[in-house]
Amino acid sequence: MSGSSENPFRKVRADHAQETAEDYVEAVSDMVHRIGECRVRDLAAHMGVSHVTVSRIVSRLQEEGLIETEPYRPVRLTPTGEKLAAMSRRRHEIVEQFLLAIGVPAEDAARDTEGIEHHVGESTLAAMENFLSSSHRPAPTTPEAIE
Amino acid sequence: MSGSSENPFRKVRADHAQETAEDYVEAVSDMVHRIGECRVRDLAAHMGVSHVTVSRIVSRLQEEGLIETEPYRPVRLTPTGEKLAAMSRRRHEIVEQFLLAIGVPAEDAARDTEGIEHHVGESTLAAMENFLSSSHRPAPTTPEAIE
DNA sequence: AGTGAATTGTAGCATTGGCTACATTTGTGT
DNA sequence: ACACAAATGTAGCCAATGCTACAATTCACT
Ligand SMILES: [Mn+2]
Ligand SMILES: [Mn+2]
Ligand SMILES: [Mn+2]
Ligand SMILES: [Mn+2]
Repeated sequence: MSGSSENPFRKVRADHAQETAEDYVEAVSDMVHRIGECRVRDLAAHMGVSHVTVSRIVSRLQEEGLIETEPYRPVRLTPTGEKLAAMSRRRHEIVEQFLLAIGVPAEDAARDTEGIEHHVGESTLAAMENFLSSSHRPAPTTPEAIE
Repeated sequence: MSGSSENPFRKVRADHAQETAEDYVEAVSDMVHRIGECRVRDLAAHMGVSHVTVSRIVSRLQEEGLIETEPYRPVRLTPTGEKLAAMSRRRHEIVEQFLLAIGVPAEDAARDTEGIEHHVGESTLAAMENFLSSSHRPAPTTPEAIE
């Protein structure tokens, strides 16, 4: 009842079908918050694809109710898109911090996170969060040092 | 010079382009070792797709030199395919053991590993291996206990 | 206002990997 | 041997996502 399917490969394919949406809304959200707006060309540069690919994907995401835009205008997120972006960003950050915490170099952690994040389920995310909060303080802090 | 590209998303797409090959040769290798041969129907059941999809993918992997087969006959691996299978299985096992080690329930670990494995680079794999060998002994062992 | 560069959209093509329906081959069992 | 069931292949469809080439629009600057 929790996974989308009994077969692991079906789940992976379902994750991949969601992947583009997650990366795009996360990128739109970040750009809007950082530079005020998000243009097709910004997304193309960010994703490393042509503007044509972005344009078509934006259309699809608009049909799916995640994005709003008019021709030749910037791209914005719908409330639904914002929610997906918030979820994606949170998961992305947890995964990346986790990889850093186990000693993966920053550049490699950033790279691997971009793919790994979409396959991290609830249980795995919880395990990563738990690991992070456990190994949060290096050594000097003890429970008694709070007060 | 280590990653396939500067842009993380390009790397993810490159990983996805390799993903089918890795999962299929790993499956072929396992089946050959377990039940003596690997048929198209076995792969179809394992991957959760129709035999048609398997048949086309097997053709492509044969053109790529990973698989050998004749019409209506079982599927075998070429030496190149065996090497890729060995690499994939090793990485798969490390990732899965790692998820189990950080407390992910077995079923979820198996599921998430199927997707995550393809995005785990050298550094991340090394960090996971290191974590596994470090946290190998539950608690009683301390550095001084070696001698 | 007009012009030219930048941006975005459209047309058309390729690849991958899903599918159903149907054809062919294999092989089992009588 | 033959007939039928299982396995595999083929034809033809679809969706997603990559691309180049070209058309349309916007925008900044004179
Ligand atoms: Mn992300
Ligand atoms: Mn991503
Ligand atoms: Mn896999
Ligand atoms: Mn993936």
